Amino acid sequence: MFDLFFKKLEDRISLTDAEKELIKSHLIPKKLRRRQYLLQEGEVCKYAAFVTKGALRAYTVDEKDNEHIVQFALEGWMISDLYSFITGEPATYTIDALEDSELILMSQASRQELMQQIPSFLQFSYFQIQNAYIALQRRITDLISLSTEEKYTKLIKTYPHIVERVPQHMIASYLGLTPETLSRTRKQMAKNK
Amino acid sequence: MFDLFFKKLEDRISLTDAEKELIKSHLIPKKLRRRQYLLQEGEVCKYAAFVTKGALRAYTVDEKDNEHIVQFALEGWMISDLYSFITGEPATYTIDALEDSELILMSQASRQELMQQIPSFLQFSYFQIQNAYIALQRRITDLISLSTEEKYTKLIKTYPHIVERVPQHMIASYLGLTPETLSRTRKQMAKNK
DNA sequence: CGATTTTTTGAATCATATCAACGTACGTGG
DNA sequence: CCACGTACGTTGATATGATTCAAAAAATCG
Repeated sequence: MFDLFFKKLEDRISLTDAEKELIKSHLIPKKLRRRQYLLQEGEVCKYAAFVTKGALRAYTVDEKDNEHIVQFALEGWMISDLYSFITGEPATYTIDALEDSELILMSQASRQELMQQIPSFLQFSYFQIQNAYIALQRRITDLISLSTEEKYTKLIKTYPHIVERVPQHMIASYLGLTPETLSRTRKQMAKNK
Repeated sequence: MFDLFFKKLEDRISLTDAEKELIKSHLIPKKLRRRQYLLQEGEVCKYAAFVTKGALRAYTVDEKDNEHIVQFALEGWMISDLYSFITGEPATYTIDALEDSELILMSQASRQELMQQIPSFLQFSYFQIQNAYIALQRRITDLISLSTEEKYTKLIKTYPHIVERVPQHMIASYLGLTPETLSRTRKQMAKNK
């Protein structure tokens, strides 16, 4: 149940049995069916989610009802509306499941307590978000500097598993393109190969 | 000299005099002239910089010699090639000064020691990068969902001080546009007002 | 003041979005 | 398990918006 979660933790830091028990007492398992919401825009994000199985996405919807995907999360990833989670303000993102999924939830209160009680948990959280930050900075670099084809090629290389499991029009959304443009770009790429 | 730095720190956490002294012993002041490099692509990023005065930018250069600005840093901001800084791999970004600037540098070794010795310093670092992460996520959302005009409008609202101090063609670069496009968009906006 | 950088403008070209239609695959309930 | 309805990907025609290249005007620096 919590195996993947503790594997990730203990990859980076070491924990005593007592610490592991304390952490466990704050974890909330949750299953989500395909298309089910974890969070809707306007709600407060009460939980950060760790994905143990399945796939989720976070996205905004604009005035023309177009969805813009900010993040995917597969097994081993975290997902939340972090701003809403830490401030208690209404969420700007909607999060839902792309497949039947299993999550581990943690509330803000729990997270704060664990960070206070267990120094290495804070350490871990710091490493986590530091890596996430680097990944976002790379994505920004790609968004402002690459051509459509390069963006797609790089995505395949960096996250092959995402491209395999997620519908193509959602990939387009994640890259800031229309589905038609991505379809045509792929056709072009196939021809030139 | 270190006033702004400690103000930022003590906004969030409280420090004993001994802790402050320890931190001070790891800080390296540095002045940078306009157009001077702090880091060049390919070098290892030895220091994270805190800006006490002036303005810097981090950017990549593509095959066509176009610069793509990933980040600006004004007073009170941090700037570095974080990936290179923590891994010791060659930097992918170049960092230089847009104005004569004053910085406080900290090495990776210093940062690690301070995070180990001073729990609240780790706390602080965590808050910092968490906020930086949220800002990047917002920027990605804007890049994939807004029109050119909306991107510019939002930038003015969010970072008015940046728009005032940075040449317009660099703003364009930051938004993923050509200078010509931003110039024309601004003209259009002025007309419609 | 002269030199350089920056912004603006114009015209031509290229890339992407949009709207509509079609074929296919898929999952969902009977 | 089949059939229906929805979701998904592709394609075409057209419109819109952005880039490119060149040049000149404006602003800034030393």
